[in-house]
Amino acid sequence: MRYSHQREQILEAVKGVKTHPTADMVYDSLHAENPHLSLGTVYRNLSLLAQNGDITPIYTGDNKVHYDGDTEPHCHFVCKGCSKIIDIFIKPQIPSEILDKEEFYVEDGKTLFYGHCRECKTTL
Amino acid sequence: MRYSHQREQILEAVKGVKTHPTADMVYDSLHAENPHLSLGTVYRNLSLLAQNGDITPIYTGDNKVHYDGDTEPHCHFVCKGCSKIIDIFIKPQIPSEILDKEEFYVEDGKTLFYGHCRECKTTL
DNA sequence: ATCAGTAATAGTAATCATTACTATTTACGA
DNA sequence: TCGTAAATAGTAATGATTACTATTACTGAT
Repeated sequence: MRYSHQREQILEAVKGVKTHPTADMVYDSLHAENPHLSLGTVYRNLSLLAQNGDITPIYTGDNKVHYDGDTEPHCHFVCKGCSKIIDIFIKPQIPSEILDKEEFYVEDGKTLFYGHCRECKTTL
Repeated sequence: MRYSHQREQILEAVKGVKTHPTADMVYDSLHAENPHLSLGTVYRNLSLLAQNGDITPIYTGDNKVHYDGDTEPHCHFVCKGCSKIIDIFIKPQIPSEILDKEEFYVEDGKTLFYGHCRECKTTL
């Protein structure tokens, strides 16, 4: 994979933030410093970076892929009110009984917790 | 919520199967017995049934919502090769240290394991 | 059992996230 | 510096899902 300034910017935009942004959030955040950046470039690079293990995709069910710049395995909390994603620095455990299975071979795991954040809980 | 024959059919189509179907899989499976069924009706009812707690949505990252007719909390395995979803009847655990947090209130959890199923492993 | 009112459906159009396409630009090894 | 292949910009296309509207069908009251 050849170096590109855009990919560098996109990687930094995800790594430099704790908000788990989507493609268009990354696009918006970079548009000021690079007005010619293309949305397609953002999508393609987020996908490449994820494949490469530099960032981690999160599928919350809001029909948009979010990315986490922290690739250390950990869980996430998703607020059903405001859709905010919060890191939970607990490593997802893979139960040993399923590691021994012949039916499938587990390589990694993702755990999401759903609920309401403090702000949304009080507004209920 | 008023009774409708279509909703009944759709619920049965999800509950009667272990394949975790998407909206258009449900649509296809019902089209023979009801040629006038509308895809929009399938989408609307799957969404309603999920809200109602009769079925559970699964977000694997394949850009389609899958549904599980078994609402007993359990994990899933997703094959990176063939995208098949397999039930793992282990209840996702919510660590007590995050139940005590003031920052957010966890209501439920979803755990997905990723890897390769036996068939896809051998074809690698 | 009929009727009125309202929720649900069918069929189609619109939306939104993402991917594909192509001409142009850029990284980088010879 | 040059040539080549990879990457980008800009735009068009795709695919899943939602919205819209006229028609149909539950259901509670007469």
